Amino acid sequence: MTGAAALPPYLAALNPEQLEAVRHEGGSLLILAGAGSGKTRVVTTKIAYLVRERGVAPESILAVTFTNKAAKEMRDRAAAIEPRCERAVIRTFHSFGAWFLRRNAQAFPGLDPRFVIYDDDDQATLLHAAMPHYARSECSRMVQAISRAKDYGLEPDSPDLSEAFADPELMRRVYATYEERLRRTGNVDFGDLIRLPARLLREDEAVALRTRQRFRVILVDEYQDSNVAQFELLRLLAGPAGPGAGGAYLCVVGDDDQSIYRFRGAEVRNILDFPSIFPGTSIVRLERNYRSFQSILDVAHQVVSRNSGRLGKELRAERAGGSRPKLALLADQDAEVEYCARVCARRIKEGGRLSDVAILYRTNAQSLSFEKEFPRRGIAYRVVGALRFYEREEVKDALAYLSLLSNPRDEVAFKRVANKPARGVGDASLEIVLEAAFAPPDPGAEDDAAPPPGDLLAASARVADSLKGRARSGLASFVALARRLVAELEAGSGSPGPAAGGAALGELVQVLVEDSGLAEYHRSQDEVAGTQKLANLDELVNAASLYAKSPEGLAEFLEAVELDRSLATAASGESEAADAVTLITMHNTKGLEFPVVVVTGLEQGLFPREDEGGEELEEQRRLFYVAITRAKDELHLTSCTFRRLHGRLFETEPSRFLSEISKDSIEPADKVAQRAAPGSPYGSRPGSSGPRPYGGGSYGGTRGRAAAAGPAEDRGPWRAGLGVYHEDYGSGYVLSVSPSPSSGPLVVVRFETGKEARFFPRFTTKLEPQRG
DNA sequence: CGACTAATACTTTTT
DNA sequence: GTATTAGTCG
Repeated sequence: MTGAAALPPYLAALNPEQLEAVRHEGGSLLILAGAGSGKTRVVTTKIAYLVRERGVAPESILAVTFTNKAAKEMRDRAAAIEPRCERAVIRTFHSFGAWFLRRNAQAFPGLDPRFVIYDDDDQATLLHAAMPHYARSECSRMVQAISRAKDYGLEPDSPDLSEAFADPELMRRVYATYEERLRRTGNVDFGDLIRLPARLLREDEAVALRTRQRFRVILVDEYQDSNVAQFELLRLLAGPAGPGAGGAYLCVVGDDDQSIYRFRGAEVRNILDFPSIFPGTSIVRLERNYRSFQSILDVAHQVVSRNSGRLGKELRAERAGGSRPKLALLADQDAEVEYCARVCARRIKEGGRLSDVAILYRTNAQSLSFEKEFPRRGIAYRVVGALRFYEREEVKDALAYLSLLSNPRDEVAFKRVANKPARGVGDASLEIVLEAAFAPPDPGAEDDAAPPPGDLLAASARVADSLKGRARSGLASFVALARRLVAELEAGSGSPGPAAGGAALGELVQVLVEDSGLAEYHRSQDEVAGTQKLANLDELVNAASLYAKSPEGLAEFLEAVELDRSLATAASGESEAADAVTLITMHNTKGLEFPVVVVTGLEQGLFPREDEGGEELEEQRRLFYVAITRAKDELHLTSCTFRRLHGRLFETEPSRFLSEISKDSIEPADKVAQRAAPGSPYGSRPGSSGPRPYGGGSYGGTRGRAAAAGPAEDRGPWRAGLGVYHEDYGSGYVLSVSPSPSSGPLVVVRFETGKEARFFPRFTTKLEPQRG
């Protein structure tokens, strides 16, 4: 019908599959978008196309993503094509849930429309308060299980709970207790942001109808990362499925090969089963890759095609050329650091920049060896996402003060700051306040004067006089401070905010930090420990300065902070422009790309962590796939024979993922074939690389399999009479060596000091054979 | 009540 | 090795 020549430029720029996806209408659409296939472009173009060409009202479009960054990018790019797209609702799943919940808060008894969102830490604190006989760490674990249950849309009374948890009765009890306690605070957790809106849509026909009338088009990005609860919410939002049934037009975009959040409840089945759950679904595959050389995609494909239950898809590179990825088999972490440094140096020599290079690892702890060594070599680096700003102690303290101002029922916040910095109010006093706040109303008392139940500030004021000594004065001063801040906040009610010349919330935060004593407390802590806590508090003041000094401004700020943890990274001094190598976990690289990528730590027990097959292994393979497909020009893989972990040294086997790559699609890195593990297809062990304490076996941690007594022990350097040096005890010599079945040799040492001690060299790095 | 020491754990983490 | 937390002592 319409000739290509008639297409407006923003559509003409698309390839045929992309165009098909953009113009599709009718039943549901599943876009299977491979890495680097222009997925974001398709989604944003589709939004613009609907508004501009199909007469769809932007307000009736709902687009959900998983990260704020993705939401922002989607909005900006759609609006760049068609400005009216600015009015579409483009949010993360959770931010949509919060938005929906605040407008319908009255439907949930006890829910405060100004609720704050509890994170894992707050959740654990809350549960610990409710069930103090469980250790705090136990509470963390249980709360995690509760969050998983919520991800799967399970309620405390769901029969399915029995299938999902080892001890369903315990789970049921804990979950119910937690829920009750959480409802009492008026706050929610992340799971509630999905679960509660879904419940309302299911149970309230009028709300469901109204919502479905509003959103006629629903788009979901990174659909492979959705969990069961999110799927349920989506289905309720869309309404009756199928053409002509009156439901919304549903378009989901994702890549089953990039599903890497199973451990948080993401359910690959959502994308795998989408076509059968929504009959009449069209599928469009985007398999043209605009990012990487084919040589890189070949490796990616070899790896991921071993997984079962894929929808099937093979990327083809649009960029011709490129050399084969390099495999570096290295002795240990030091060699790995050295190798990465050389990769950087070569990139620079070839006219590139440090920021072209990304070093990827599975666990955050692995960044340490790079962080230690790079400064010495003059290599600038930035670590992505390691210490999260808003989870730092001092920041959480200040935020807890703010939460309490916003919602005086916030038990977790209250407990956190009522005595911080120390003002003599101990746990006993806090319990008295809690008791008073939630005690059933005393029938004898004057009912009218009684404050609403659960107001912890009011309760504090009531009981302060009955306490004595420091507890009394401390609690009183805490209440006075909180009251003063609340008053100051309310004085700014309806204030236009800093953008319009009104007062900024930052002022209030500054006063809070100073007057609460947090500033003074951390000033001295900084001096002792050399930390940056005060600077972090300044940063928080800074971030708050964008919001109005009013109750509404505070609520907005808190929600922004809770739902967008990346907020502070942008605000803090770290400039994106700085030319530095990126150190990053593989998970954090999703959606990113780099000219040069080094995937490190390809060792059994580290990556993959476990090799027992099944979903877990497949997920790690997908993670490897994600890591590989970040590379545009150059890909390097490294694997170490020895790795230090938890302060111990382990001998490792090369990752099975390496054996899943055909030999001719990868080449050994220049003169670094130092790794040689027995039985490895990558060469045989060269001459001994010098004596050092080590033991055989895998990273097993404490309850790992008993490490097999490998040849490593037999060739160990330990023998009677050997001179040794110990980091703490100094020089000595070996008195005797005795074999042990599971822990490697036991060495008895006599030191110059006369001290005699026993060591399992496998478990210590402090003991070394004497040098020289 | 709070500061110290000892025990314990320790993937990944968009929200 | 490092961080956090539980428990003990003053």
